[in-house]
Amino acid sequence: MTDKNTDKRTALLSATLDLVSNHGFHNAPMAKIAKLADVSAGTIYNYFSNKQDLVDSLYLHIKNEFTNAAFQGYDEEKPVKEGIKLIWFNMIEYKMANPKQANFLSQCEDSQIVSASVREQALEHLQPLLNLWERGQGKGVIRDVSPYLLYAYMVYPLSFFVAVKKRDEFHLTSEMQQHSFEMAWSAITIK
Amino acid sequence: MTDKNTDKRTALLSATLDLVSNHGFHNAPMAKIAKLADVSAGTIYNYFSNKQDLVDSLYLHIKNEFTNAAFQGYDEEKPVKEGIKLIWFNMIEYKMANPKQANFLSQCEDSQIVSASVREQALEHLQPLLNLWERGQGKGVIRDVSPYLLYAYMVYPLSFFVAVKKRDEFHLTSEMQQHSFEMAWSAITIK
Amino acid sequence: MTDKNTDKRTALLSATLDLVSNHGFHNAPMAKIAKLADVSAGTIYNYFSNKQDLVDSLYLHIKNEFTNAAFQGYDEEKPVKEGIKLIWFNMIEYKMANPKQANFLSQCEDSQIVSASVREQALEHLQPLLNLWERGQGKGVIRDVSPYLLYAYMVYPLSFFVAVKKRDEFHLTSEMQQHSFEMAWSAITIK
Amino acid sequence: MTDKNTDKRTALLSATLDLVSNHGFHNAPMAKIAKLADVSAGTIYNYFSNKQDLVDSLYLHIKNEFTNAAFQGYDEEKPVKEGIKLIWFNMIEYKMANPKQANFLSQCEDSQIVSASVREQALEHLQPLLNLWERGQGKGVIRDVSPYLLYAYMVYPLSFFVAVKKRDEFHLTSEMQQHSFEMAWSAITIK
DNA sequence: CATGAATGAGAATTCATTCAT
DNA sequence: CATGAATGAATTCTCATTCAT
Repeated sequence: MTDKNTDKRTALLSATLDLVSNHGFHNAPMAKIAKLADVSAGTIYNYFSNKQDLVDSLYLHIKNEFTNAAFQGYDEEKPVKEGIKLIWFNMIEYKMANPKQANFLSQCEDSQIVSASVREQALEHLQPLLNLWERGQGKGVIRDVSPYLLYAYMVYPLSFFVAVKKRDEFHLTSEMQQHSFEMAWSAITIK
Repeated sequence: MTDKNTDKRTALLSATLDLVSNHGFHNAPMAKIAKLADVSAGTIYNYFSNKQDLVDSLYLHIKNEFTNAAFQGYDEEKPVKEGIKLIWFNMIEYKMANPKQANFLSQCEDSQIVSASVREQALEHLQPLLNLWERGQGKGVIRDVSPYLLYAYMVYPLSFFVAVKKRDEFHLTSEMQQHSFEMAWSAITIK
Repeated sequence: MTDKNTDKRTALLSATLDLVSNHGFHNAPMAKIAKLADVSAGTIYNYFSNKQDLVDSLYLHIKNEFTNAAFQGYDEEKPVKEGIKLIWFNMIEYKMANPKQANFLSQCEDSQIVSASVREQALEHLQPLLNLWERGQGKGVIRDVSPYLLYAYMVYPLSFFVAVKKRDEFHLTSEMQQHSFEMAWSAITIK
Repeated sequence: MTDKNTDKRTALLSATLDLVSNHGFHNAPMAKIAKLADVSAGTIYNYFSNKQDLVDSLYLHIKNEFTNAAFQGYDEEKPVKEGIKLIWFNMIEYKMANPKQANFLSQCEDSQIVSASVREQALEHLQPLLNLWERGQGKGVIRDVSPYLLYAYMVYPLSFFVAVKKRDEFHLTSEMQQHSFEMAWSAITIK
């Protein structure tokens, strides 16, 4: 029974992800979500209190998944560069392997579709990276600038790759990933 | 008479910009746009054929404004670094001075609210920067990578500053702008 | 449950019929239809995909009802004159007993309010009459002319009676019906 | 100057006719009419007090044109059959030569697009035919039935030919016209 | 008279949400 | 819990008509 519940919840989140990332937040009406999840429209409200809650929940879910992936295999003992490299490649790998999720996250960053409060919550997940940067700054490796700047040059560009990839303009080969990491690393480190 | 026409058109574009950048594409119904522009709802359709056309027009208008600002004072004789620096600071200056416009552009990049065809049109405006990169690559200054990568590390991060600034989390001081440019420059150049 | 569904659908068709036949196709907005059917405006779209579909469905429904009435008691063994007489009186009886339906059909014949494809569909129902005419022609009773001509003089005039009756200018008594049939019969037969 | 006035009025009537007969009464907005007449939207209201007046005027104009054509060459001295034949062929000729007008009239007969009062006015034009029928009845040639019946079998069927012709289903050849007249004549006369 | 931008009521349609079954 | 018909407010867009120029 619990499984079934979980199944429906998951199916709804998944359907929402599909629709929003493929057709935009508008063009993702509850009726379509329900149909795609193979569930009745009314059932949604047994799992989510309203559409905002559904979207917020999806955002949190994916953000969590993403951060878990990002820190996969990472521990705080690792040398700074190795840690950064691991995290960076984890991130790009997740985004390439999960384009819908990546696209959804991008859409959420710049728009108002996710509640402000929820977006703030999600920031906390990033703490290990903040710590790592701080450690790197202590060691004189990472530039002594606001984490916002570090984020802007290490993490944020990844969204761009997803956006253009989605429009089939561009595909990031693994060689390009290497270059891209070098560029990120050059940006955030002291030469 | 021409003035009046231009006025209303401009007022409508401006109202759309206000609403979309402050409250998102949804929550920007035509009725609100009309009211904010101090115009009757039906009047919108004297200037734009439908909502998509209104949004597309706004996008093109702003993109054009942005690119004009970006290339202000630039000529192709300039040394590579000087040119890049000029363009980069032009861009950040425009975005800081015009947060609504900047925010609107960000929203458009990752979502489906602007027509694909219009977004493609807008790309052409970037040509001078592409040429400059190529020149820099020819001189062995700029990394020999896809312009997508160069864009991702030189231009794209600017959007992030706007996004967080909007949420009052962060303000990019002029010192930070200096650092930020150095980071961008490090990313795209051969050390 | 099925009853309720059918009820609402029927109520909507009936309301549409009322409004269109009494006030014309324009002056039959969806809101009025809904109100007359004692149903919410949005409910219409649970039963019909749009206004065109609603009108088309109504047309098919009535045309079907009309043709059923027309061929009531008819079988292909009947002598030609008897068959024609039966059908003709069935038709006039239906139209007199159902002036709204008759009027609606008239409105549809000459205007663009019903989809071309649907109007074509409806033609098939007339097949038995075409067969009967052919049989009559084979026997040298019915004029050897295009069925369009036969239709024009046997069936089409009935619409006129409905049109004028509706404006209270004229009522077709049963004696007149007799005369009218004789006129139709004279028109389509070889003297 | 008077010519110009007349020109614009005529152009507007003509544009209305075009649009209504080709695309139906709905799909004939004032703006389109104005554009097709090469006139400003506001100008319409210098010639007609509103849309209803425009349509009514068009109806009267065409009905008048039609009746003039119908009685072309007719005088009350003519023998009954000759008179009827002349009028009948005048009518069919007009309708075949002026399909838009014919179609417009058909649309008006069965719908509510023309004011009731105006439709009544138009009936008066038919007086000479009523007189002719009466004369024929006096002579024992024409059936002694209501003029409504005579109209239904002599005049009304012509509308049908126009309706089907418009849909390209059928074309009335001159041989068919002969047959059709014979059918009409058989219908309305005493054998 | 002519223009055509402006109006705003009203049209068709959508959609998040509710609730009886 | 699940259903899905029903709701009605909200949305986009149309259109007859007006009026300042």
